[in-house]
Amino acid sequence: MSSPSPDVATRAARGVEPQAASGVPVEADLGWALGVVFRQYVKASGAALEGLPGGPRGYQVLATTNSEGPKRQLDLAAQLGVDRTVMTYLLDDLEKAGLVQRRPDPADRRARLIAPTEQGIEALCDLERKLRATEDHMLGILDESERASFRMLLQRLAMKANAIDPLHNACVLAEADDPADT
Amino acid sequence: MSSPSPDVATRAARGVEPQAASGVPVEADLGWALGVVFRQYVKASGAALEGLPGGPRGYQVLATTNSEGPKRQLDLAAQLGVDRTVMTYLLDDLEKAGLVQRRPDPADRRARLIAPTEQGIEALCDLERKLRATEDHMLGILDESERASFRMLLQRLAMKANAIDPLHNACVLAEADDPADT
DNA sequence: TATTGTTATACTCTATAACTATA
DNA sequence: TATAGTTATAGAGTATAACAATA
Repeated sequence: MSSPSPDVATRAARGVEPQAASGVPVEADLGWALGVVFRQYVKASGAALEGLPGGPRGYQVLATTNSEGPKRQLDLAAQLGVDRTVMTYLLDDLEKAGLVQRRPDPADRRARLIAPTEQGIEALCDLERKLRATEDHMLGILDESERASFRMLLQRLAMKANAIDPLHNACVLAEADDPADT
Repeated sequence: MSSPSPDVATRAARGVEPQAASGVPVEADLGWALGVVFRQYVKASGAALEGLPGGPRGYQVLATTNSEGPKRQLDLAAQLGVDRTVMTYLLDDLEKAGLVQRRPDPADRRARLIAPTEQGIEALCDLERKLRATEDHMLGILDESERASFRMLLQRLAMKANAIDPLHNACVLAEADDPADT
């Protein structure tokens, strides 16, 4: 990467005029908060997803292919934010566990369509219940309307971020969140 | 990990009564949204933090020790959610760059107090400005009040998660699956 | 004996590159 | 030539274990 200006450490080492920091507490840093909450979720969901190949990723493959229909591996990888090579390993494990199947794409013999098996769908129901409990516990300090707000705002940010990517992800928009929750 | 019941894949492979999935779209999954947004932030902040040893972690060390005063490595590691061995390497790099200093703790000769140098404070000011711009860009699709709401809600969740126990909150949250959970 | 911090090692996750089979 | 998927390999990041100094 060509940097037009010296990097932070270099400039700092020169001892440029020191000035008082604004003293923003780390708690106000979006990156810190995102990291803390994200790590908490990964750890917490790890218990709910114990035994599922791929953990959170495995769940997302099941949930996506179940709700949106069979998908090609490349599309699935893009939507879930993983490399296509990682997707191969992930699907290998899920297939071995009998949770998904690779079917030939009638429209393109190079591609494989990924779909959950009957067992995969059955497992998904169980996982969704556990995950919802985990999520609710994590959001426990927020009241009902705050939870809904947080979910909605986060979801909007995520969908926007996902749409920015040079991918095909245009189908997801009419999202009903979860008014039927509880 | 002792699992009292067969894992997901094992149970699914047995072919237990298949039933219709609830069809929750992956966009409604908190884990998916958190992952997407977190990855986006890491990627975006990478540009703002270019040249800073440790990237986001390096910034958090500077921000924390600047706003909360000198801290011992172990406390810093716990607060930032990294292993103490990782903290050693991170501080090595930050110290070499002249951004922080290790001072002996007068109260405990085993411990070191981490404090930003003058250069570190100066660099922090610059970083805070850049990061704030990055954050605002990422939250771009939200209006002012929505941004404030999201920041507040996320911050409350993060502070709660961090308060439980920065190192062992996974164990606490693992019990969220119990029916006794609220 | 327990704890702080360091070091060396090993492991996990992810990305890069080369390969095949199709298009 | 370009693309979907696979495989092998390398790299970054992280955790585990052993160690020295101190409590």
